[in-house]
Amino acid sequence: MKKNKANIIYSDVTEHTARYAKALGHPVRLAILKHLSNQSCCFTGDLVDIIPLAQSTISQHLKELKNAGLIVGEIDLPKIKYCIHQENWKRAKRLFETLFNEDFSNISCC
Amino acid sequence: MKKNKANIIYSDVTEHTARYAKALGHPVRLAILKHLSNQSCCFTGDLVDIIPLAQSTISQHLKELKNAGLIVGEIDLPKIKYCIHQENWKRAKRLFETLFNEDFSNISCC
DNA sequence: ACAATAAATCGTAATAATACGATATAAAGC
DNA sequence: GCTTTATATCGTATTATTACGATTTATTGT
Repeated sequence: MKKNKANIIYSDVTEHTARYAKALGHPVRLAILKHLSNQSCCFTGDLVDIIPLAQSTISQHLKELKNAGLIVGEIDLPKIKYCIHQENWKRAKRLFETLFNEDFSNISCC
Repeated sequence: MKKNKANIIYSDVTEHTARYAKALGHPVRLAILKHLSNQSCCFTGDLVDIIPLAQSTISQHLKELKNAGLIVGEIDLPKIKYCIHQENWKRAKRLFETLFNEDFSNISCC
C-alpha cells in the first residue's frame, strides 16, 4: 500500500486540538477573540471599526472561528451578535492543558 | 490611507501566541510532538517509521516546528536528534494559559 | 414600496501550506 | 576513496488561506 495521507487516522483529541490551534493561529483571529472577551459579545461592525481590514475579510475570519466552533453568531437583526462558544472554549482550554501537561520539564537529553 | 494589512501591528504576545498556535494547528505536528514527549527525544527516522508520510514531508513538518521554536535539533551524526524546546514550550504553555484565562464563563449574553 | 444598514457571499488574485519523488549533503564505516 | 545511512533541500503539483472590491441578502425605518 502506498504511503500517503489517506491512511492516517488521528484521534478525536488530536483532530480537535489541531482544529482549535489552527483557528487560533492567526493574529487577527486572536484580536477578534480578545475583543469578544472584552465586550462579552459584539457585532461584526464593531470589529470592522477597530481592525484595519475590509469588512469581507473580517467576515471571513469570523466564519473560520465559527467553523472551528470557537464562536457563535446570534441573530439580532439587522446585526449579528458574536460570542465565544462557551462549551467549546472550555473544551479547547482543556485540550491545550492536556497537550501542555504532557510534562517535558523532566527530560534530560538536551 | 488605504485600509490594509500593512498597517496592523500586533503585540508581541499576540504574535507569539499565533505563531505557536499555527505550528500546533496540524495533526501530524501534534503527533510528532507527542512522540517526542514519549521518547524524550527522537530522530527523524523514528518518525518516518511511525507516521505514514514521506520522509521529506516529515522533515518539512519538523522544520516548521523548529521555525516556530517548539523543537530543537541536536546533531548526533549521522542522525539528528529532535527535542522539545523546553523554554519556548513553557512560554507557549503560559501564552495559552493567558489566552484561556481571559475568563469567558461569566458572560451572560448568549 | 423605497432607502438605509449590517453582514454574508461571490469572484478573484496573491501567497502559503502540504505532499511527493528526486537529489544533495555530510559523516561513518569499510 | 567508495558505500551506506540519515536527513535536508529542491522542484513541483495541488489545495488552502488571506485579502480585496463588488454584489447579494435580509431587515428596519421612512
